[in-house]
Amino acid sequence: MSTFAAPKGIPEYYPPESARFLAVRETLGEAARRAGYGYIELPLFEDTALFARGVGESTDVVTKEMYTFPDQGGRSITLRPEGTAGVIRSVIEHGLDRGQLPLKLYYSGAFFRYERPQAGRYRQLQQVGVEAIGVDDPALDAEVIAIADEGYRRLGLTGHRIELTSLGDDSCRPEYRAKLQEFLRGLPLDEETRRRVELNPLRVLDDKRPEVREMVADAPLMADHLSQQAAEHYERVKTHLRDLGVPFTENPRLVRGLDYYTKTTFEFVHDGLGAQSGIGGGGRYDGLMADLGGAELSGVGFGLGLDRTMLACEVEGVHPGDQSRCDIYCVPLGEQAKRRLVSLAGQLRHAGIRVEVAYGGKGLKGAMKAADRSGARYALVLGERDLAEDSVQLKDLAGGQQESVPLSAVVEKARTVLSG
RNA sequence: GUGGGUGUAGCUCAGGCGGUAGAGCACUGGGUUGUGGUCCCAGGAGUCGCGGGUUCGAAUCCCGUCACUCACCCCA
Repeated sequence: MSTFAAPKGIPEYYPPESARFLAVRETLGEAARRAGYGYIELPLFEDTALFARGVGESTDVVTKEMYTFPDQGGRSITLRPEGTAGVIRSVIEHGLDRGQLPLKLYYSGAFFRYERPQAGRYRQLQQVGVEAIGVDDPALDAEVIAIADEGYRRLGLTGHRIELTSLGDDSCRPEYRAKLQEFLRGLPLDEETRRRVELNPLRVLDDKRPEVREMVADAPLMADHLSQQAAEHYERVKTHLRDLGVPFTENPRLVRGLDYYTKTTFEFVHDGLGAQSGIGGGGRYDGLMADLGGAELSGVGFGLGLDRTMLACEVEGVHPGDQSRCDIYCVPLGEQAKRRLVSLAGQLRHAGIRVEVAYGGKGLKGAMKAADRSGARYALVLGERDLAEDSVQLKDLAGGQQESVPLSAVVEKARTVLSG
């Protein structure tokens, strides 16, 4: 056992898996860029109050899952548990919403939640997220959802599905909430759940326990209590999704754990990951900008969990980003040859070719074995005999045939042979 | 915070009715003094998570502890 271990609940990606991680991040980011979203790089920690107000005082995230500590100056700092609050803070602080709207941004990076780790749930998690701010158009909700779907498809995933609902808005949610609470208070629930009835009654609908599910089976649903305006918004989101060819299922019991969501909310679900089946989620948050001291601007966005997406790729057997790491593997025999090959490797790399060299005085057999494992298509073998005639052996590792190439012509030859 | 499971070689795991440690993969070398992938041979590598107890003797039995892991809860 080693002396040090990584902090609890933090996934680490090393080769070859890390190449997949990069591909997942890049593919999802590319889907956002393709729709006009620009990258925003933000702090990993913020003023604690930003999350308390932005995410919601009553949420589990704020009440028990934040990494909060005082810095040397006595300020209360919190490692970001989610992305939207920070984006909105930056937008307000720098007046990014003064230009043309919607403002479209995407981010990528680590988030932190102090939770008990389990499969797919980590204390440090990686997300790619987008935010579209300033335009309350159902077509924009649909675009955001379609971006995620496009990203997953590009990765090669087919087993994900989209769950959709509307949480209503200020004009109908308070009334519905009261009605739901009234219903729930009449049920014989345990103490913990009763507390939740008062804090966030919506979440009780999402309880996984069979006995609770049964009790709330005929609870009133938000979907049946939407205001005219919210219902119309929701209908149009669905229409646009159909037009986009993005399949979805409606789940009127879908609940998000963060307080800021209004109207459209959605979750990307993948079965087969264990208990943590949500690989991404998001929705509209029309009141958040104003709550954080900005203009009265609407917003819609999502966060996609990269770690869980990695798990989804694993169970589906798709391996984005997998490729050989090397085109040509150089095998020197002796010091003279090594000197020549090291320099040649530099020239080849300069020409954009991926090249490795057998270092450490490996024997020929060992070096050839390393060439094989590197995935290179060709090996360059250089020994005394070749040096004497200013040439090098170029071996096709798949077919096994080998030819002698003048050293001065190797770069050009390599280019030709690799492009073929 | 509450439960269950598991800790033996770098990785995946056998062994477990007590007698000082094994396999496969990986790695290194050799069979082939200038040629890899298959095959054969050899080698390095482990305080059996840690501490205590029982015993002539503990990886094995008992107690404690730590870690990892899955699930509840919650969420990406």
